Amino acid sequence: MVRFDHPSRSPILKAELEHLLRQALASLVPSVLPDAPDPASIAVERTRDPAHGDFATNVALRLAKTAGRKPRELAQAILEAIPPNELIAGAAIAGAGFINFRLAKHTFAATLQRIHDEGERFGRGRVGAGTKVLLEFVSANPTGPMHVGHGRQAAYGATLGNLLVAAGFDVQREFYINDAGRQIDILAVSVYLRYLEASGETLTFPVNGYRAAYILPVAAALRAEVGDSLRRASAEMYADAPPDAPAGDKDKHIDALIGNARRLLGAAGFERIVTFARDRMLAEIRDDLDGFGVSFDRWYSERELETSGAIDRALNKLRDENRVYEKDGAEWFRAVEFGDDEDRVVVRENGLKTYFASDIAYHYDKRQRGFDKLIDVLGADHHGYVARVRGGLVALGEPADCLEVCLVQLVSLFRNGEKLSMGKREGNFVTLRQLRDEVGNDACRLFYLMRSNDQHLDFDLELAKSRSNENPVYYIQYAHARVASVLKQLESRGLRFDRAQGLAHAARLTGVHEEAVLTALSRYPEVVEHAALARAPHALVHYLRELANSFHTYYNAEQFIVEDAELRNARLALVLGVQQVIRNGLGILGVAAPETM
RNA sequence: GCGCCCGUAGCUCAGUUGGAUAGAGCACCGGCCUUCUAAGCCGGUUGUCGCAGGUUCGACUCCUGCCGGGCGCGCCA
Repeated sequence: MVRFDHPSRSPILKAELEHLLRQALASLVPSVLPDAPDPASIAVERTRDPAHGDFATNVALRLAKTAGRKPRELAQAILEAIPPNELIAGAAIAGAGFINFRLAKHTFAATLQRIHDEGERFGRGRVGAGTKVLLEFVSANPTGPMHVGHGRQAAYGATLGNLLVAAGFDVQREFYINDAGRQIDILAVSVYLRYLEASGETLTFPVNGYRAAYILPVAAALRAEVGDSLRRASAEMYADAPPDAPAGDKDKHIDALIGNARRLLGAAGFERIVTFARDRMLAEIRDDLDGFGVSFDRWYSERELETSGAIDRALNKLRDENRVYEKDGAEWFRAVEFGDDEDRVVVRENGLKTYFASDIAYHYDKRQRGFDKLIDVLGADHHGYVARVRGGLVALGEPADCLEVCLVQLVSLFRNGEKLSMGKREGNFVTLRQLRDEVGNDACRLFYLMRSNDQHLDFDLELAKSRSNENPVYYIQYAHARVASVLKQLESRGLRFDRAQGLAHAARLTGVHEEAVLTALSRYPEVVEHAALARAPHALVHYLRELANSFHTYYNAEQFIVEDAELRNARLALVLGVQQVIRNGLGILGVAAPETM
């Protein structure tokens, strides 16, 4: 039996075959091939049709022209040049010039052995090579609860993080707290006005304030903490404030209110409300994420970025290198020179820095902290922002490709075939919390992850919470639970699983269903690697469904608990392998793997 | 107007640097429980891959132009 525990051996069969193929091609230079082919062009792929074997490659087709030979002829030469190995049991030239490979049976047994040896570590790879990745996701504004769109970003980001770790990257997950700038002041003044109302003042709430109900408990909590000590007459709050929209300018109105609050309470007093409100909102966000199984290594405050001087350092560097200029009293970054559509303001006419200045500084800071790769998960509505941040990084001397942005498309909720309208302004949007309460964490995460992130998501509430066979969530979980059930049955018959015997007789697993299951299991490390590199968690969901499918088919076709102990233990080793891989995969997705359904 | 995403079976969607006969779930029809959980399995039906050109041995995939849907284009964040 071949054991894949030698350091040079990859757990990924695909990589093993590609290694052999590269050796073969290298040996054909220069007799057949003029020069060494681009390694990236040398690949084997799983066949779609089992009749074509386990893996296939199209290198002969790709290289035929440079070799000046017919594809099938070149394929023959490549075939003959493949070094002796214990992996390939058969190879054939097919079609226009494909080379099909059939794996030796013992590779299946070796895969099974690995699963049992490695357990929850099975599937981990090394392509990441310890590359330091800073994965930023969600970063929801602390001005309100998270909505279903944030939920998708949370599920996507958390799973992508798990995939990257599994693929050998060194990942830090970070949540950027947008707690500076005008919006946080609007939050504070909104809370303060509700506080005044709760204290007995009567006032007209500004149209531009946060009017939604979630502000009320924050105001009540503030009052519980400070009593009437912050109460001021509403007439003073509204003194000299221009009329509110539609008659006046809603921006000027609320800015005047913020100014008045600051004057009446003192800068420190207003700061206290800002901090109080922010912390309350953040606590709720953190609580939501915890409940959803999403955690971060660090919560990075925009305010800290300012107070630490990081923003000024970045701006000064841009100034030193003549990347900014003055116009109309503001300071502009030459974004056009770095691929953006237009130049962008970094310091406003009023002397305040824009959020964009913070973002440049923040991303620059990530690089300064030693991260090779910066991955941002953003809502698709932020796509316009990518070019300018990348431009900022390049202007600061960082490579353009150090920043990678994964855009997550919008989510639409459907109930009884009707789309739910969600207006964020009216505060009637559906929160992540409400969604989780209604459909449960598992369905929530799986539904979020089933579709490609760049596909708009239609989330069917009725389907997600139906406890029926229409619901795809249960299909995978059911396979896991069924294995547990088999073991219980085994026990109740007074038998016990003999792992060593099962693995020793894995060669007896030669039925079509058994080979289908083994093939599916052996694909797992490849799927994890692909999903991580393609930033495509949905690929793992689809794989788990296929694995579950091969298991359910096997389950219906064969009895596992049979008289023949060797065969019984081999089959049990196989289905336990399925259970382990499903558990590992669901773990990456953040979905529970129940023992019973 | 400009930029990004999407357009594949009745519906919701996969389709791995371009590859072999374009797949899955749901829905629909017909079978399978005295045997480890029927939330399962087996079989059947379903396509101008939005349209038109181009590149190539080969295009759902790449390029160009249209059509349709979504999102974004502030000294807001």
